[in-house]
Amino acid sequence: MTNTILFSQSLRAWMDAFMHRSMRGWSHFAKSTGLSMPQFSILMQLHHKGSCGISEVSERFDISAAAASQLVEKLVQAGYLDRAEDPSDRRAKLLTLSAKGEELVQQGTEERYRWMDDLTSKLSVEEQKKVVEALNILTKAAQTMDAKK
Amino acid sequence: MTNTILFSQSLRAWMDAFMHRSMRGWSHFAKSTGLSMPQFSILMQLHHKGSCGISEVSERFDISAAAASQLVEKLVQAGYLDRAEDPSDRRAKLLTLSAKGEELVQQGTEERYRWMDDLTSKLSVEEQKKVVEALNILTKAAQTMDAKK
DNA sequence: TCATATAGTTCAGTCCGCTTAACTAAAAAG
DNA sequence: CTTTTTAGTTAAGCGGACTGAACTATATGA
Repeated sequence: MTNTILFSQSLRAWMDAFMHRSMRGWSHFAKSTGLSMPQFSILMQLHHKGSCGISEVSERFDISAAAASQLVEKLVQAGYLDRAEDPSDRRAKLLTLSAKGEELVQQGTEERYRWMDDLTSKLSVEEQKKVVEALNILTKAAQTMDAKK
Repeated sequence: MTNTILFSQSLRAWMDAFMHRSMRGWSHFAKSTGLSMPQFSILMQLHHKGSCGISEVSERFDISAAAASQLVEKLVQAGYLDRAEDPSDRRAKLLTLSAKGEELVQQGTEERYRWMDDLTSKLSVEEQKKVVEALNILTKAAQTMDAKK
């Protein structure tokens, strides 16, 4: 078996284990806040990719502009999002996470990743070192791929 | 900064990058099959955890037994699930993925993890070795945690 | 300047997931 | 053997996400 195939297998095995835990924590948290998954997803997107307009939300989630507008409206009403006029194009809106929105995303991240702290405690210092090195390699490679796209 | 904190940060940075990609691929694939996310999630659960009854689905997803029954009904109608009587308890049903269901899950997994193959190609052989070792450490630790729970 | 394209909103209507409540059937408990 | 608990189904109804269509307002281009 070649190294590359071995690599792929290890990566997938880990992803499977991770996905399971993370997904459950994620939807559970969204539910506990009273937000729907689509609503929560929009907050996450905004957190990761920064401000954008309605049309970009519509593209990112592959929904109509009408749907995006309606979802955003609810998030604005709930105080998680600020919707301002884009100074460079008065038709467009600039959506940004409010402080309340940022806090929510932060909280959700904590919730979702809490089990990783438990996992950390199961590893020896030496194991942790190896893992850190490897994850940094992966993260960097992922970023390179994103940039090139 | 202690090693443990460093570890946690690396893990989270990687998870963030990973979650983004994986989630999008996942919901995109579910949509393309005509299945809703809840429906697709049930197939995934069944694939990972094996056969179970309605009540277990209801517990796993934190929904009422009625909701579980209705979702399962649709999946049975669509041919993704087999619903048989449990021989050891004639009240209960045994839900199992059909061949069609297995194939779908397989396909979805491929779809979701395709980008990882691209990622693989960005790494040197030496880097891949390091990553494999680290991921195996993590996967094993995660399994240990699952077992103890 | 007039025509067309783009950003977003609003509305009516559909579909889906979910819940509660009422029900059937089988198992467990007394 | 009767009572109670458990597994699942069905039906009515609510609420949210989504779409297409009609509309306003701004930008772009001939």
